[in-house]
Amino acid sequence: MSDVKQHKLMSTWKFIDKLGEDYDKAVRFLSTLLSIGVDTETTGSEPITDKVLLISAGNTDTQFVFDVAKLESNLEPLLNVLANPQIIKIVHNAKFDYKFFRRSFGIALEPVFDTMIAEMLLLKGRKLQGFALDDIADKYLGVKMDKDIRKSFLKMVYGDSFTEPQLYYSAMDVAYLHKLREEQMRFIRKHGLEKVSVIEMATIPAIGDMELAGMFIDKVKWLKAEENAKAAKLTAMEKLNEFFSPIYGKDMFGNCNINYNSPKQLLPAIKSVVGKPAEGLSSTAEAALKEIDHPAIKALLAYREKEKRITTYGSAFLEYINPVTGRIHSDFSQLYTDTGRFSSANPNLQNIPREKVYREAFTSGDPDYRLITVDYSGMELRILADLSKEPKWIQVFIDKGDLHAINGSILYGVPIRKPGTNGPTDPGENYHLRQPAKSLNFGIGYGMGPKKLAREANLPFDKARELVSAFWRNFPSIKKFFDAHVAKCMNDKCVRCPYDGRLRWLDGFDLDNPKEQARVRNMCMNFPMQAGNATITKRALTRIREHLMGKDAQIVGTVHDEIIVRTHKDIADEIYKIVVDDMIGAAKEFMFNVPVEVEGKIDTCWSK
DNA sequence: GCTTTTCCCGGC
DNA sequence: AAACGCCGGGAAAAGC
Repeated sequence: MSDVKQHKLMSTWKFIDKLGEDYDKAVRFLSTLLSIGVDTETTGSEPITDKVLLISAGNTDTQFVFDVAKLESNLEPLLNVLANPQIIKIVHNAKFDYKFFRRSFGIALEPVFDTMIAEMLLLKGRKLQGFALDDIADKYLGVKMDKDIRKSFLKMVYGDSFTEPQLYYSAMDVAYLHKLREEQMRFIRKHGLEKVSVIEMATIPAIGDMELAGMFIDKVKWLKAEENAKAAKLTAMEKLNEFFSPIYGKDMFGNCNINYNSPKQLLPAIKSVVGKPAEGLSSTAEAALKEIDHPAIKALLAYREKEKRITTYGSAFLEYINPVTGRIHSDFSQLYTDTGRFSSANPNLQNIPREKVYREAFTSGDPDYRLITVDYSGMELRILADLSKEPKWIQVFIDKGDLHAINGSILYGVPIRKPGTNGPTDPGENYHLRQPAKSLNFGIGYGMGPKKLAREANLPFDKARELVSAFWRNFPSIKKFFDAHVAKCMNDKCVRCPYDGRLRWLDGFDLDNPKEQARVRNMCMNFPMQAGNATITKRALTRIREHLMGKDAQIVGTVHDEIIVRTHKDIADEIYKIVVDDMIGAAKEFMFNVPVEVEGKIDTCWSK
């Protein structure tokens, strides 16, 4: 037993590498704790291929470091304690350890309190990095931790023996977790983040399971899409050459001397090819180019689309397939964004093209299995109706009406009806007015002004201005809600979602700058809808995971307001009902004024 | 030569 | 491109 003076605390730690009295005592001690600090040292960061070398567990006073290879088949007593749902596991970056415990030992490390997630929650809007354990140990406890030692494990293989410093620092990795949690909880309470904190912590195991499950991708279908994109790109390029080669010449391979991927080269080139209509062009972005009606521009936009398909969604994407599972395991971050939405990376599964061929390439991977895709319909607008209690909107949702058409008829003062509503010969009425109303409904929630609406809906500026003012006039509850909400945000220097208190700090903005002030105002208006939707989806994921336990079904993906579950075909109907009920149930935890609806499908592939 | 930033575009 | 919110990624350009 090594005694170490640590910041006025007497802390003892012990290395356990064999069966016997010490091991028994350690397990017995841990089993008496209400919360256990837990950490693992692993051979790398991949839970599917890397191995756990050490498990550290303990509290402020006492820590144990278990040698996994030495204990091997005798880990069960320890794992039983760690899997005990009555004991909270305090972990820094718990998703990482959760996945290793799940994959290597078959246990679910839950419930967890994650000191990294807690810190991110507290600092949303203030910073995006600096959440490592040594950062916060220094910040809250003034403890300097030596993190270089962690790298030394990466060179190791399973079964190697450890140095004294390696073991000591592994023990220290769990010694501060209880104190950190206490300190963070003081601030969580101070800022009213108790509720959202519980939601975030409970979501962690669901995300861990989801990442481990992964998504199967049909390589043949995917590559077929790439081949088509390559052919279309060539066609677009030939068309581009017709316009640009006469001016810029060709290289020895017959390609134009212009790099069509280079905005810097393109901007002046477009001006000389297109002439007058492109005179004031200041960017080659799609939004700017769309204003110009010219065959060269059409060819360029087609080229760009195909280039994107090939570079981002082409064969390189398949390199993410894990050789062991044959599936793609994206990294989902539940708290990187300022609004609480998930981000997804390596690869990003949240921006796969909507085009059918791309979604259809994601399959269940087995003829006996299905993918269930369910999404909330019109969720952000429902949240706005719920929060503002706007009676006209609420009535539309209760009646299952068409919000865009009905709002359109209110704003324009004329009826709007879809052709064919009253029988096959019904020509409809003013149906073209639905689109601008839809743009306005969506845009208003993040501060769209008349200028943008005019562009978006192809309206004269005066008409757009009229529409915007008609919106505020006709839906006064929404105006009242936003006005009060924005005023409070500006006063508090933070924005919150009323559902769970989720917070985004707004300090650090120059509010004397009108542009920046407008941006902050828009962020305030948009936040409750985005954050509310994110929270509801997280609750849905947590509920679904619980109800799928022990069944042949797993969550495999989520895209903001959408959840994808893989399951055996024989129980697909049953699982579908669980997913739908949990999604609606999750929304009902927060929304009391507006009914919620979901749309879903059971298919062999990811579908919309 | 390597890394960071900018521009652009895919999603909700 | 923007007086429209939130992301991640690829290629080019810029910076070191």
